[in-house]
Amino acid sequence: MKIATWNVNSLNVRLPQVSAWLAQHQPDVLVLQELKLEQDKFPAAAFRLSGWHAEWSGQKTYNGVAIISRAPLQDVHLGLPALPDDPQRRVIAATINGVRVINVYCVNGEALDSPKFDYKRQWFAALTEFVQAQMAQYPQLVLLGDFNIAPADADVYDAEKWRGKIHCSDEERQWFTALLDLGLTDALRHIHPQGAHYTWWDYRGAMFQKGLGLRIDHILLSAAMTEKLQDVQVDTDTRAQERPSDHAPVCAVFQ
Amino acid sequence: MKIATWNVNSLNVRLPQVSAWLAQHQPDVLVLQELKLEQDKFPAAAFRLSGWHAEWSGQKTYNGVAIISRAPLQDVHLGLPALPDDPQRRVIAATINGVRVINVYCVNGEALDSPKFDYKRQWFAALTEFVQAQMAQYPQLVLLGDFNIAPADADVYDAEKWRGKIHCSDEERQWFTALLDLGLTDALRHIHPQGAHYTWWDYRGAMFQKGLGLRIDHILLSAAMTEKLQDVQVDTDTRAQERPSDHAPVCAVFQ
DNA sequence: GCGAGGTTAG
DNA sequence: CTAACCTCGC
Repeated sequence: MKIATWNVNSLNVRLPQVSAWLAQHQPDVLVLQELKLEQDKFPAAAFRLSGWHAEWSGQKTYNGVAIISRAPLQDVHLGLPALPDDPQRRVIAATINGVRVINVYCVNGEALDSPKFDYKRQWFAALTEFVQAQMAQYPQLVLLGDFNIAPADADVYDAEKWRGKIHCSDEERQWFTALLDLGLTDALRHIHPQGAHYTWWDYRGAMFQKGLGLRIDHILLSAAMTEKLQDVQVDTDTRAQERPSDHAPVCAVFQ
Repeated sequence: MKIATWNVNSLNVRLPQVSAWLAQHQPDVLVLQELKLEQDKFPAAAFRLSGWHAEWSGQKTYNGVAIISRAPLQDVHLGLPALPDDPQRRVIAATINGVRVINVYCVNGEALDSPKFDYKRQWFAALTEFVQAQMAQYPQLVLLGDFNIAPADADVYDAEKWRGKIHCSDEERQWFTALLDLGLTDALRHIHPQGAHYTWWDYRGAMFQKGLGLRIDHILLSAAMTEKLQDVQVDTDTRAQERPSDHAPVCAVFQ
């Protein structure tokens, strides 16, 4: 079994690359963030014609998440129960072949002194509450997506420069730890305890070409899934293509 | 001798097509309108490297005119003497192998009741004055470019619909006639007294595919040049290409 | 930088 | 419809 996450930064722009990626890598599940398109603008036919099932939660301009799957999706759930009135489309969950897949596009937060950071705090509390409940219900669980948190200094190209900054603050790292404390395992660090495995590189300043990124896209696994984990890789080839997303896909392989 | 005019609607976007057109058609002179780039953003090196001389008058976003020539350009002149403070870059003249070439991007005018139409009136008066003076000085003279006037009903795909409208009003046609009255000849009509020879097709509504255009780009000749005129053609192939300008090149051939 | 949206201009 | 600006978000 193969499951991947990719912040595509506009599915309108990236659909050709997503289609090519699916054809080449043949995952069982691919989850997408930042669709940036309305619910009824999702290219459902393009996926269906290639034999993929899809569920999505669309929003104009911002956010938007989708799960693409070779097998049908069951018990689809949108949003966070603790934030019932949140208009931002950031969470979609579904069960695929008995595995609970929770796809998240976590709040960016802009800066620690921004009102958006308060929203990020509330949002992560609501996410943790939701994931805790889901874990009680689904032993086989994968929580993955763009977390907008670099969990450790090893996940940052210049830890000194980023210390205390958005994505890297102690408070955000505590939110990430709180998720792990539910009984989740950071799949990439489980396979690769050391080394830089960045998943996002700022478009500005040719950061990708310079190798300067952050690891903010993650795949977190329940114990039952961690037992079966065989490999995790960041697909930097895709980030190197023409007109790329600023994020690379991250792909986990299971027995 | 071959001389052509082309409103490129952004030289930034159209440079590959302009380079290809020069290589394929090998004119002696090509004049361009609507460069839409600043003076120091003109791709001078691209032309120089292919053996072309160029002079230009650039402006950010709007207007902008250039003369590209196989032979050197002499006595370059910018603007209209009667409008010394006009910031709009619409006129460039130069002498090439003894022929005075005056390239104009005439005012559009928007609508007869627009303040821009008053500017168009003043501008054509200033142009006529300038051309009259130039004709006294240069027997071999070519005045060409985007005139934003369809001189006759035969130059309009639906004369009834356009009657009295911008490009087609009696007053604008009188301005065009006033230029001819200086002793100039409409080269295309000299060679093709009848028939539709449109040079512009609105991007909207697939007007090119429907064959619905206007003839608003012209090549006007002094008597000495008219004597030598052999052919005039509108290059509709270029308008049919991918990502075209809304105007087609017009090309005159001389003995 | 690269998306998105909107406005102005043709 | 195309292309130029601007603002916004990341």
